[in-house]
Amino acid sequence: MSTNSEMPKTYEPAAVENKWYPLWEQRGYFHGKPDSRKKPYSIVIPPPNVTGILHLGHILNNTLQDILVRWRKMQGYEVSWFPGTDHAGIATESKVEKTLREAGKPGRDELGRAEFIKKIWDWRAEYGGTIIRQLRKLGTACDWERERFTMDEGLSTAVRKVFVDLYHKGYIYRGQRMINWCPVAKTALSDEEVIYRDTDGKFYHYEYPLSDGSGALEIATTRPETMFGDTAVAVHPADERYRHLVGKTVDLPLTGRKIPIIADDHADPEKGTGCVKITPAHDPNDFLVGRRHNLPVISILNPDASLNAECGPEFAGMDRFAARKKCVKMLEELGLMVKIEPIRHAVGYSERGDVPIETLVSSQWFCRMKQLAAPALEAVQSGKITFYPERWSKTYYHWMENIQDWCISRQIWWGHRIPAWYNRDTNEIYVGMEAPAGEAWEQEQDVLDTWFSSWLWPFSVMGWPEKTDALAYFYPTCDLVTAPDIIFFWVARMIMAGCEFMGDIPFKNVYFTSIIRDELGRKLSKSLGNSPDPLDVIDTYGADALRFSIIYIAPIGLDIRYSNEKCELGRNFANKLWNACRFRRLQGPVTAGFRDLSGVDHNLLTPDEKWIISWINEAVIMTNQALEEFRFHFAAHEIYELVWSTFCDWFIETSKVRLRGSEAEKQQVLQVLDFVLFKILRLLHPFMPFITEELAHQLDFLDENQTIMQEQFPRPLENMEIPSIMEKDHDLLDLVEAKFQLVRAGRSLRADYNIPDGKKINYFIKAVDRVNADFLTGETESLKILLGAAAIEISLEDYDAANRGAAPSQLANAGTIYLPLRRLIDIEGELNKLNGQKRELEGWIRGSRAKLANEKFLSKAPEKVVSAARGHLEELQQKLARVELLIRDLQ
RNA sequence: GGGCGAUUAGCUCAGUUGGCUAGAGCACUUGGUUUACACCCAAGUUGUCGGGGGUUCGAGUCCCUCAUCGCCCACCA
Repeated sequence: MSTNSEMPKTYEPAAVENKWYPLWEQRGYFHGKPDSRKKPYSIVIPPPNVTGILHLGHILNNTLQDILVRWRKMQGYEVSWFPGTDHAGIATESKVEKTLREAGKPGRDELGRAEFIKKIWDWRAEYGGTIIRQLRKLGTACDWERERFTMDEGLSTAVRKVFVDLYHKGYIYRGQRMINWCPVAKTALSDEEVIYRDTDGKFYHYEYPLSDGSGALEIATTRPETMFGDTAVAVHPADERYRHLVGKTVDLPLTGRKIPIIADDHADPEKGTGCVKITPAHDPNDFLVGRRHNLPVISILNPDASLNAECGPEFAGMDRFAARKKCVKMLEELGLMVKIEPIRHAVGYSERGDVPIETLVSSQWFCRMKQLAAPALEAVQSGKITFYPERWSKTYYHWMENIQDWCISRQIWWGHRIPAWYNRDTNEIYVGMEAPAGEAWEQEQDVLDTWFSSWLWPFSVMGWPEKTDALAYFYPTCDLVTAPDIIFFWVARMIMAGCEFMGDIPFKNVYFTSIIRDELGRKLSKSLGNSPDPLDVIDTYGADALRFSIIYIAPIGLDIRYSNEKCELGRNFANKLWNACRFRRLQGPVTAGFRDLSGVDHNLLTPDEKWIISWINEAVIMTNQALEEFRFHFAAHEIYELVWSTFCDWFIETSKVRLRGSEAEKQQVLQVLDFVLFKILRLLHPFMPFITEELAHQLDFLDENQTIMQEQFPRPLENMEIPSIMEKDHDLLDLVEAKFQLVRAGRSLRADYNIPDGKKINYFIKAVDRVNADFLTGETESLKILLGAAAIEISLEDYDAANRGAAPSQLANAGTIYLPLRRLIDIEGELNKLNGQKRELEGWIRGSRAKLANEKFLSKAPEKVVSAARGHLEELQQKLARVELLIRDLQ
């Protein structure tokens, strides 16, 4: 793929990204198939809503999965990442309804069930692929041949089978229960779909007159309009104030009904007046009270939460909030209102409808969860499944230990229709995979909760209930990457379903991602306009830049504060890498040693070369380890530092000496550059797939028919591979580090004296000992290029200030570096600097001595720490002596 | 009411079993047309590690407590 044309100075992502993705896909690199010689690695994507468009949450989530997938693939696993979309019942139905309405076309009610569902399928055919296409822009290595949709035939079969099995096991039942009702979608919701928001409301205190005229009971409520459903007033059995009234009745205002005063523990004598109105049809507690006392259940609401005929002609059909105002007004007019207090309380909202939900009694289908939860709870407790970060397991335990029956029926049309049939003649219920024979049977109108198909995803995507090869090979999956807000909706339920239907957990690790917020810490939302379109970001900065930036800035287990500008980090990094490779290409063609350094006699490696190879090796170890532990952020920092600082700032700069040296020197350093660069590109590939593929080809590491995706991910060097490196020659590597430190000191001197970088200058270095002196002498050329020096004198002798004139200096571990100047130096400034250093050193020495004089420290601290402290003190004392010498020279 | 998390440089955040003088990016200052890169290079500036107490030879790190902010769960009328 390499061209003869020169690489541009600036990396241009768009062309590169558009070139590679189709090639990868066409060549089948993303496809995994059962292969007994390899270990399987599988992930299922959290299926995005088919109506969805890509947002930053998807970017983070799918980048993380892509990193894992590409990393494992390069490690030699047989990998499949199962992609797909979710039919998202309520969301999709309302989206299509809205689209039709806006187009002025007939909507749901006009079309009728069959036609409306057909419209949704049409819509899905046209727009449902949007998010999937967008994911490709990000570079995700999804196994597209295995893409599924939760309403596909196979997945629908799985849903029906699960429903039927659970029904016959007695887990699924139909019954009248208090449920959550969304007045917008006009359907039941599960408890998890209700969002509680603190809302400002009013607390109304008013009176119900006793029927015998002997007074009144004061009750309090935030929802006066529910009084039409009141069927009792409760007081506590032990409440002396009201004991004599139990059994009597009150006149329920606005209705003409008389309702009994009952004694029930539910009434709390401490709260308010101790009297509580009982509305069994619209309050979960009251429902229970009603059951205990056999109270009538009067439902007062229509499906859209307007009041119904039970409330009398004046209120029938009225909106619940208008009715509330009217009730209050009428109670006031009757003189029954005692007081109205402002109150801030939690109100349940419907996630989709964005309106307060109603609780009401309704016939719905439920799934008993207690038994299903037991093995799923155990799976996490025992460590068969691990959560990252671990603390989410607490949330999981708490929910699982208190799990409630799951309301699974929905009064919408888009979804898996419940496989139950009612016999018009006999009222029998039949539950089965197919409709029973005969005319009398009519199928249940309701569909299932969307999550009733999602919870089967890890095995339904693999073909279950068929016994497929994919299922045998890829189940259970390895890792799951998802946001913590669906831990109950999805994660917990998948674990339950896996244990129940597969007899095995669905995945081994769950990584919970951060939640992305804007710079101000606000949630991203369309209405706030603070939700950047990832495709715009990709256009501006490139997919690799977006991927890398978001991983780089993502704190572990915390929310991410994102802004587009932060993508500059990734863009700049990509450009840095690009230019490092560009530099390499300008030096000549690829060498033979790029995979294994085979063209080099390892014994001839220079200290710098050993140093960079050792750092690469360190980064390889750290990256692999970090990815094992899902510490993506750490891995990204590690590689960034390696590339930018270690490789570019130091190694490339120092390599220039040898690139301009003899042919043998040049060839050797080119081999090392190739070896290091090819490792860097592979190390970085899972994070930045496009640019690494492009560069591997630009540098001719790979030919046209090869891909970096199929290259081996770097492994730590083994002893035999490069013996001279693995001697663990720490002394040598320390000398190299000390050389670089000395360079920094020298540059600092130059800056202090405002000498332009281009001006060649001379340095004098007094080495601390012979080892350093000899080493530095061997490195003179390297020092010259790094310091921009014309000449460097390295000596074991003191600088001859008397004859050569005072010179500013800096201490480093390897020695003291002097910058002799032909002009006068700022003696006073130098003395100030040195005296400051002297005081500082003296302070540390005092502290260090005190520590070493502490017997407890000597006896209790580990030997390693004590000897380190001794060494440190020695070092400080040496430095102090050197500083004192410098001061004397200046005086 | 219960649980979880956060509080470290102007900003965003690292800091894994306690152990050399607490780090990075951005921002800022100064200098730079060194044939890879100005999306760059070099040199700098910036900290009572939220407050208080405790354990320890040693605490940003462990324990207690308080404060502030955020999230989740909970039937309170």
